[in-house]
Amino acid sequence: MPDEPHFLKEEKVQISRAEADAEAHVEPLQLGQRVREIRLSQSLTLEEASKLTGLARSTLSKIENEQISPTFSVVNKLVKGLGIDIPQLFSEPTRGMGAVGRRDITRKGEGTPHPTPTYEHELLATQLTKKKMIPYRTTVRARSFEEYPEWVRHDGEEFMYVESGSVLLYTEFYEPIELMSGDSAYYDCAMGHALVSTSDDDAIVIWVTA
Amino acid sequence: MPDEPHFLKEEKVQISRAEADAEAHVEPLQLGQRVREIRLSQSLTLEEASKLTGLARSTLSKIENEQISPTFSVVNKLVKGLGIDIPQLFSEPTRGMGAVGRRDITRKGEGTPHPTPTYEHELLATQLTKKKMIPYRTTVRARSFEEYPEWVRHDGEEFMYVESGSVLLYTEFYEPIELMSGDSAYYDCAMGHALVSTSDDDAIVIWVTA
DNA sequence: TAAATAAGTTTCCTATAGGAAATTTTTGTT
DNA sequence: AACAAAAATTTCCTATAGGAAACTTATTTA
Repeated sequence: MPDEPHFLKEEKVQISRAEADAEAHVEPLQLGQRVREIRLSQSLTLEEASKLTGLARSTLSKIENEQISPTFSVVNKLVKGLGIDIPQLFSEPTRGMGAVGRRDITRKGEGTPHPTPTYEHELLATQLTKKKMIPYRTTVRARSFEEYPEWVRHDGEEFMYVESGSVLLYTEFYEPIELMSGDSAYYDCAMGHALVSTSDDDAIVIWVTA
Repeated sequence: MPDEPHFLKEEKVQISRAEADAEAHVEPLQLGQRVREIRLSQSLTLEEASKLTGLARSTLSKIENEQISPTFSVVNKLVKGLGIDIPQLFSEPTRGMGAVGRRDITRKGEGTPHPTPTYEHELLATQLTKKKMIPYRTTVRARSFEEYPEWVRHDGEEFMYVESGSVLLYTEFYEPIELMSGDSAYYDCAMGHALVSTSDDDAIVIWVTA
């Protein structure tokens, strides 16, 4: 099954790269500023923060005033003592990736076709890049598990709703299960998975990967 | 519309808390181990990494062998030089939240009912907590936008597929649009959104929130 | 307003980080 | 197996981090 992971993996890779870029724009040089903001947002004096973190007041003062670059073990004491996590020590990344106000409409039959030997995918909402979910409507052509050269596995989770027909869902660590129209399944994609039509007409399913 | 954000927000809060917990369980004491893994995964010698990061070979060796706790400015040089981002410096969190091998089947009509004045939600895959997506099958009872006291807004994105009937999709920053059976929409939930049935029979949609 | 207290900063000293060079270990070649 | 080269580690020295105490500034109290 080199077909399915291929098209899904490509889009997932794009998403991952975009996120990495956003992270890379984070400004680490303002660590001290952030520490002070966080401390004040919790209405803590240096003495109180000192008690919480196990770090000397003078150390905290020097960090906040950018007089020293703390060692990593000190940063961890800060994090644990202030009850935050490490990303919070950085300025909020610009929300470039978390666009607000996007919408994409896909009319019936007008998604992007993506045929493979076993499925006939119709990708939906393809105008939006960097989505949290990848939805598609699939006609299941496969009639036997033997049509799959190997298990498909990839990161993420999948929700699948049987719109019409019936299918046999194979997942790596469970017995195969037959799903009828209106049934649905949610599973972890790290385990191998495959779908086979069992109805006279090829089954049609709505699939969403995240 | 206090109904819809209510049930969605609760579950989203759970997810967010779970993720924060996973982050807190990250093991910072293995920084050196991670640095070595990353370096080797890029097939770099200490010398090459030294050139990329601007840090001495001996410094890198001492970090990797957990002999020193590097200052934060050194960590930043590491990150920039190796082209990674800071979270990657930590061991992958225990995959407790991203369990591998989960599957949940929901039979037709056997999801968890959640009726509201405007929708009749049937939550799917409810046996799985801490999911990336929240799927549900909804009968749209509302017949007019006026039935909604106010816009529904919440974090995340939604994919919606019209299974039967037709609906009018209202989103805050676009003209309302009518969707027929087989049409689908993907939109950002931070903008207000609402759905109204326009067909004789109440429309049925498959909704997924992430 | 003066005095006391709280909060933050700086100084001094010790411990340790970081770099260059030396040494050791590992790998590759003959 | 011997040797050379590459790679990693350790040593030595300087710079700087981190803590305790002293000092300064800001706030509160009478």
